[in-house]
Amino acid sequence: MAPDLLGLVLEHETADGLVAVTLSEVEAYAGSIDPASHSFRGRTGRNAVMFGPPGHAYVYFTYGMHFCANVVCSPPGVATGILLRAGRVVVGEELARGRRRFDSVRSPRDLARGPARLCQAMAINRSQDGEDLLDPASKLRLRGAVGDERAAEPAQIEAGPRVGVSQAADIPWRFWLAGDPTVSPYRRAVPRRRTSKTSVAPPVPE
DNA sequence: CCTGTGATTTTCT
DNA sequence: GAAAATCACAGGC
Repeated sequence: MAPDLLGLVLEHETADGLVAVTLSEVEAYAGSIDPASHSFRGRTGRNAVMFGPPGHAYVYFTYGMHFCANVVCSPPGVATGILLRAGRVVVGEELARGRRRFDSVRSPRDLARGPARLCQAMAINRSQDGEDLLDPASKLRLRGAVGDERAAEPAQIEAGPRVGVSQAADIPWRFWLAGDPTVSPYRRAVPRRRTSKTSVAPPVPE
């Protein structure tokens, strides 16, 4: 399932050219049984694609500035998604570098190291939401369909807790290629403090 | 290496 | 209104 995506190639063809990455890190989200999944509380306008057929892209916007991409991985009516967390750029490195907002990208390995970085490097946004990744005619597509010859040997795959989720944080549904430098560093979710402006806590008289 | 924190806006309660 | 499947940066080890 989720680990089968590791080693596959994701391509995005735009007017600027082609960027392709080899997937090195993914995370599974299990719909109605997973409190961390966007589809846990049912269908909404945002997550509608997850309830559709498998092999399509579910792209969402978060934290006020980032996009993240998933592959729908269940039959219509069941909403599971696999978050594409990281990859290694194998085609279009210069193009990918130019798309990154910050010029602090020091090495090629950082170009798509992290789900929002991956989308930035590949110019993925809400307009790719719902695109059929298994159709070779799509601009955004996966090369080597799931179920084809194994892309990565099972021995190369490691698993661990998911990154940045506040619910069900300890379920090991994150998978990556062992030793691959493009795998993102693990960070546990930290409880967000309110943005300093509207401080809710009045001074306690003492 | 690790930890904490500000940025910024869509989405849902 | 508040949270959010994140990132970049600063600072300590």
